[in-house]
Amino acid sequence: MATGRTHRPATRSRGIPEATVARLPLYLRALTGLSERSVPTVSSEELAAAAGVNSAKLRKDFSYLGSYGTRGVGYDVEYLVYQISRELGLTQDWPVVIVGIGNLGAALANYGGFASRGFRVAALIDADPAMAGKPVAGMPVQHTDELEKIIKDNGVSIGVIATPAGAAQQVCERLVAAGVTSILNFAPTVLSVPDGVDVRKVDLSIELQILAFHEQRKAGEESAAAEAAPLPPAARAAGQADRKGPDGDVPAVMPA
Amino acid sequence: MATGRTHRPATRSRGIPEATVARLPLYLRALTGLSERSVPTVSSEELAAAAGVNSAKLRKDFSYLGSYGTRGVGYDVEYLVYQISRELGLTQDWPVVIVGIGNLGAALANYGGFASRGFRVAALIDADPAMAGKPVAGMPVQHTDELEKIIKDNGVSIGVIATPAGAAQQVCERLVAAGVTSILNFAPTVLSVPDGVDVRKVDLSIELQILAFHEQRKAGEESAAAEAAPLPPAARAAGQADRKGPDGDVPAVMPA
DNA sequence: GTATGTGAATGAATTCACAGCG
DNA sequence: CGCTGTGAATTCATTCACATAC
Repeated sequence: MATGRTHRPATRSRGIPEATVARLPLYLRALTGLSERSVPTVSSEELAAAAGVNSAKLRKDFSYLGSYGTRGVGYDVEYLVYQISRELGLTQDWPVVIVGIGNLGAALANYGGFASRGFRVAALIDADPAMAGKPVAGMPVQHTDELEKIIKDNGVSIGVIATPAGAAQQVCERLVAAGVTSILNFAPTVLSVPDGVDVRKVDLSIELQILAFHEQRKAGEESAAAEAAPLPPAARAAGQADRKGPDGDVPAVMPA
Repeated sequence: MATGRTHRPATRSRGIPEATVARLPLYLRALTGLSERSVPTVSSEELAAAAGVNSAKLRKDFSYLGSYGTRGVGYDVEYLVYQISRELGLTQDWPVVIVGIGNLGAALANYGGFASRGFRVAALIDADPAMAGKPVAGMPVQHTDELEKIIKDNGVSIGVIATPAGAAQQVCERLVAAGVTSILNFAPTVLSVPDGVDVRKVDLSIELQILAFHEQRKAGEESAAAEAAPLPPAARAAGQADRKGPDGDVPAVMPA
């Protein structure tokens, strides 16, 4: 996804596919659950079900990490938890800063899952001077002026941006200049960053739009003939009509 | 991702690839920006830059929607905005309920981007009786008991789950039973749903873990001599199953 | 007998590169 | 010409199916 390109293929990289990396946290969570219930071993089948993927995929994923299972038996839960944690870099501590302490930023600061696994909120930063000093999630908000100092003093390499869209790029640049190399962006903007910096984005409205797309298709599905046509003027029903020229039916909304 | 099984492989479906659908909202946002600045047309190159993708991909994406551009010129901004909106189903109104009005749920309720584009928060629902009636984002929180009635009265087909993990599956089942067919899940759990229901998940801690993975790799990249990884604290039992390594040689970050 | 690990087969997404249209 | 639209080539991901090891 938004993973920065340009990682040398030259060096014998571990070569774990990105899609696999994205699933490791899922496996880890499922395993943690089993671990808490003191389950000693799992089969790929069981673990896959718990993680919501299919077992072939899971086995293939694990095969990139090494041979951590036992044929005829399954995987040792504790051992796998450790191996995946290590692979993900969760055996070390990652100080994180959250920039933009509005509704969302505050919610993130309060989010428990944050601290749980290797991540520690090192600071909350906001541009509003009125916020400075106010405690959020038991931690005083600091002013943006301190950003560079905070990053350096705490050795922060991961930053979370929860500012309004307009401020995001600028905040991003300051974070990067101060040494942050991974950014989780909640602002609805495309961030541009130099090579070597990873950006991942979380965007509510994008997710909703994707759902709406599928939802719409469901609605038009059964009633292919039935006129369940949406409201818009250009009600070319979501059927099988293959579009070609826009010339035919021009929506009212359009400037011809 | 968590998109439910394919519907109708038989019929000549519109066949827009999932990856393309996931990018349409991005294009739409970029286009909206241009539209506000009254830019009349864009080339694939410019638009791609604004959306953070490459131009070949963008053109291919658009080709699934139809031929909406003009060779030698580019795309008409307003026209494209309309076409993509329609494709995504945003020309209609989608009532949405948010279940679980804690920190996150409240933040989501207050999130502006929600209402902006076709989505309307129809109700906020929480299981805590103490919350009932309290206004959040200018709207009274309703009790879970009302869930079914709310869904039906408002014709809600999209639900947002922002409850604690433990409650998510149960809430999900009630939503689905009441008629919801698309779910956006913020709870850190795998939801199981019947066929025909789409689930998308947004998970902060997964995103952070993916960043940590890359971050770790960056750190170990130049200096192969990091620190010696300790043996698993609880790696009893499976002692013999020592990893044989993906490629048989020594992994970069590992103790030699 | 049972469940892993993995080549081989299939399928999806991206990128290339250029024909064709305005 | 310039820029779209798209087959063809390529890369990436998933699934199959079975030899392999316990």
